[in-house]
Amino acid sequence: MVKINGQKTAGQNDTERKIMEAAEEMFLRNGYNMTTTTMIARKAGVTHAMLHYYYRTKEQIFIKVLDRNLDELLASFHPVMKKDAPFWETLESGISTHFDFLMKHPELPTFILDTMRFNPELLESYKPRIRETLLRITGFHFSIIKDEIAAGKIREVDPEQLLLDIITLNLSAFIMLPPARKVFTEISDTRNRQILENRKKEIIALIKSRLYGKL
Amino acid sequence: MVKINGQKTAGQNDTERKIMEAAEEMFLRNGYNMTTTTMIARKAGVTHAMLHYYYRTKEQIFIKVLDRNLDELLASFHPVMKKDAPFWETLESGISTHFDFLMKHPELPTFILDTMRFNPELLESYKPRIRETLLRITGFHFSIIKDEIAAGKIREVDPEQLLLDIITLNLSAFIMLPPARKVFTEISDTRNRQILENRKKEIIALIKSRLYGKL
DNA sequence: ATAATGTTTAACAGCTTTGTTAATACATCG
DNA sequence: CGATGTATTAACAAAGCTGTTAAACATTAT
Repeated sequence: MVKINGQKTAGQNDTERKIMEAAEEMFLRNGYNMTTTTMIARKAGVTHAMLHYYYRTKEQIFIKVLDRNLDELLASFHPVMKKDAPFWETLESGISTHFDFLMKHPELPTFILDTMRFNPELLESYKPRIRETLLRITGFHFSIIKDEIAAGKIREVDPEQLLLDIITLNLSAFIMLPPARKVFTEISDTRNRQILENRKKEIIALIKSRLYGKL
Repeated sequence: MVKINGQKTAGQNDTERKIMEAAEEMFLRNGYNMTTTTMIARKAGVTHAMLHYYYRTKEQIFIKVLDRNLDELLASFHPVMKKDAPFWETLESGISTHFDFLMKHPELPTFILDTMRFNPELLESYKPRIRETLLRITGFHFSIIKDEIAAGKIREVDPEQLLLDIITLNLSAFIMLPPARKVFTEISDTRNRQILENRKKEIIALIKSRLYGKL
């Protein structure tokens, strides 16, 4: 299938690439079960036999899509905080970076949530890697937060709850708001961007007062 | 089938009721598309022809399930705040009540989200009622919050953002955490309750410091 | 040119889905 | 009892799904 200089471009040929792109788009938007191989093929402009020719089964092409997104998936948990620079500045920029990342991959949270919910077996082989990443990150942040509490610099919060606050608030903007808007208010692209920016500011303000607000 | 005195039981007979119960359980857990009429019938212990006999189509039985849950659905937006009693006390109890309500109907948020996402047309007829409720509630809360800000009692927050904070935080605990636990950590029922209680406390603390914390 | 290899199509197989229907069992009531 | 309307079953039909296959077509190498 891979032709080097005759006709086809290096790597994948056109059909294979179009199928993968269509599959990625559909799976990300609708999840594994709600996407049919026929739909993917139609969107790619080929017969569905081609999908099976290149990727064998629906599950295998899904796994390939998962692979393509796994690094980003893990990155999505990642950069809530960085180094041992000033605590709040790095935390704030961490939340912001995380939110910005989600703005660039707005469908990723729902995609992962769907897969966890309906097809956890497809994540089985990734579990160790995900778990390991997660533990490393939480461990890292927990210790920094505890240090900061011990030094009396921030309020006494449960580090686990704080991370949950940040992550769920950020993800909510991408998991819950789009369907809600689908029912309640249709909205333009720029307006959407604006709303998300406001949301980001609010989330940061929320976390800041949780840590530094004196009651 | 089951007659009590040679008469049918008042209202629904046993089969009809069992089908409805099975349908409600399945639709709430898996949504419209991921539930098949055959699965419902099997769970109810009848042939799937009975489902069509009593409810005609899958869509019609789904609508009936939606009806049965609509009041609760609307209630789920409802009691974030009550009257003109002391502001924070009522807000706190409102958040708490809302959270407790969700604990009693933990599948409702995901159910509605699913329906908004994949079958918004099935919500079409409920839109006016939902919109009206929503507007009434937001209008009510906005004015109270604005009054409180004007009186200098709480920090200057965007009321819309504040309600989004509360609602998304509460819903997150039921939409995002269960699938996450499915993948990362299986957990007992009492432990789950404990986690949710902690989460509730954290959410309340978060909102409180947002409103009253001095930076 | 021709053989070998790779790509694409159309048709089909087997399964599952929603929904219908004809036949049958059943209860109730006159 | 027998007539009548209801409840139930099994079988079926049409459509869509995933996946396979044989044959046609294209490309490359010999």
